[in-house]
Amino acid sequence: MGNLLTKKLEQFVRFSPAERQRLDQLAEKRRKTYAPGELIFKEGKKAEFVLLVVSGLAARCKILSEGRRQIMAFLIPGDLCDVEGFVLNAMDHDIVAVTETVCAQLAVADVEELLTEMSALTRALWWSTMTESAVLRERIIDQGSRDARERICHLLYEMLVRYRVVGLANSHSFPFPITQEQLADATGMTPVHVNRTLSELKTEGLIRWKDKTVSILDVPRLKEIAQFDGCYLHLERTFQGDAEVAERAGDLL
Amino acid sequence: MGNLLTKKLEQFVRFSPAERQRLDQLAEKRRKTYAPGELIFKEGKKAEFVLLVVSGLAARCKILSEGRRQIMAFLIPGDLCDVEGFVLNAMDHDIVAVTETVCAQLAVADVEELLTEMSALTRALWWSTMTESAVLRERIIDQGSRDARERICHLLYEMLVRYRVVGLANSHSFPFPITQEQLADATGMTPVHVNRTLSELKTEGLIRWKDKTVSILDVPRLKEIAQFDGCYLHLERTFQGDAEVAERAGDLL
DNA sequence: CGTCGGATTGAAGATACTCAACATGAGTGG
DNA sequence: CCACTCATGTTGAGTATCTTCAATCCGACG
Repeated sequence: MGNLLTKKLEQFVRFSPAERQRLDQLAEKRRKTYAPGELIFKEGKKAEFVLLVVSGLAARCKILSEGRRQIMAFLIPGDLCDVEGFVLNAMDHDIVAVTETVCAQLAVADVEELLTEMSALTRALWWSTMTESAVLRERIIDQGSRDARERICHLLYEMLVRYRVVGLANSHSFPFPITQEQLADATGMTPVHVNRTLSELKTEGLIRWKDKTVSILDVPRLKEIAQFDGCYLHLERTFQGDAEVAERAGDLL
Repeated sequence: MGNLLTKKLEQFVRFSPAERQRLDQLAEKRRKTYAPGELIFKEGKKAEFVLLVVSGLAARCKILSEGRRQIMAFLIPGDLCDVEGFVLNAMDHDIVAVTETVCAQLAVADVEELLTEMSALTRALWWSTMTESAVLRERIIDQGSRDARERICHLLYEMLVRYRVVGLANSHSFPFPITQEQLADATGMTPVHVNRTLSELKTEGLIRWKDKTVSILDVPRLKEIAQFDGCYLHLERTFQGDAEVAERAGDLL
């Protein structure tokens, strides 16, 4: 029988015998055992290889201020740990072993081969979906570990950055044509409580929300309240080139 | 200048002039305008083509029971709507226009070309990351729209299914060697409240948690409490073949 | 036998929810 | 042009879920 990854992937794709064999062999490589609590991957690090969980249990998690911690996903045997750390430039969260966990290290060359097989376009699309996942994880942190204030501030700050990236926001304001009810649906709160929290932020002079447009009156403070750390958006360019984009959003990160 | 998608993707990948042109042209195709509130994609549907948001604002969301609704992400110009609906067999959530939204329909042939360029392996990996995203979205729903009971039940049920898929669980129990504190970190609750909720579930005879192993004593009822709908795990096979896997987890979905 | 991580329980308090009334403002039809 | 309606936003009061803090218990392990 093949490994558990093959088993899982075959849920969806039918492999040719050759492909199947290739995939099975992928994980026949070096293995490493991690002790409970040990870091498998650290935030900020670029993954040098791809790891497959063979046995045990691991978790994607992020350490927040004041010792709070958010586990965003559990990784069980058959799961890949760090595709995003390999495709992107750095992990935006930690991966820790919950119990003793054995991982197989997929051969770098094999995975490289996979990546070079793709066109730049495919790779870019992959980057896009991975970044989207990172945004989803941030939303989990919002709703799991941040209170109403922080949650709304974080979402607003993120939207500011995202609008800046595509050139649709100036330094401190962007179009956000949603109702408070929709904001409530997005933040997992009731419309009433969104309203109260918003008017708090308004009377504090932090934001203005008029004509479907959000203006951040004190960008640094908003960032601070949101405890915003932009690396999960993966906007740092790896290559030199026009600094146009960095100009557009760089100072916000 | 190119379109906003190109602009966004160039954050990360440097395109050759040819690739850049190809990508720019991708979105020069038919456009469609959606009215506020209109469904752009419906849960359960397979996407026939890929849509790019050109202007306006859209949202990924899921309608839950009792009129509750969870918005999991906002889509702004430059974002792709439905890569997962294209790569996977069906969307696991809706995409609705928040305001009037214009989308460009990427030419099917072009995108098909992209997909056929990939090896089955690459495609399988893509499936894997997309499914992972879907799990993340479900966690957002957990923490945004479900109370402590439902949240824990949903996570447990999901773990049961996932363990079944890789053949590490029998019909109603699976290894889950985590502490209540870790469960708290994963569900966004305090350890104390996790404990109380768990003991409730235990005394009701719904679950048993002993020796790092969870046993579901009343699987259908757990599923009901969790309001579990397994399509987000994308386990339905599209092709005929050994029904081995369906056997392993199919009855749970 | 003592220690330590984890589980359990109690009591008090806070954040966020529910229900419900009321305000505002844009759009519609008389 | 005004009255009406409907969606959205605002405010108040009572309540509940969940948190915080703290004590206690339990089982594994040296």
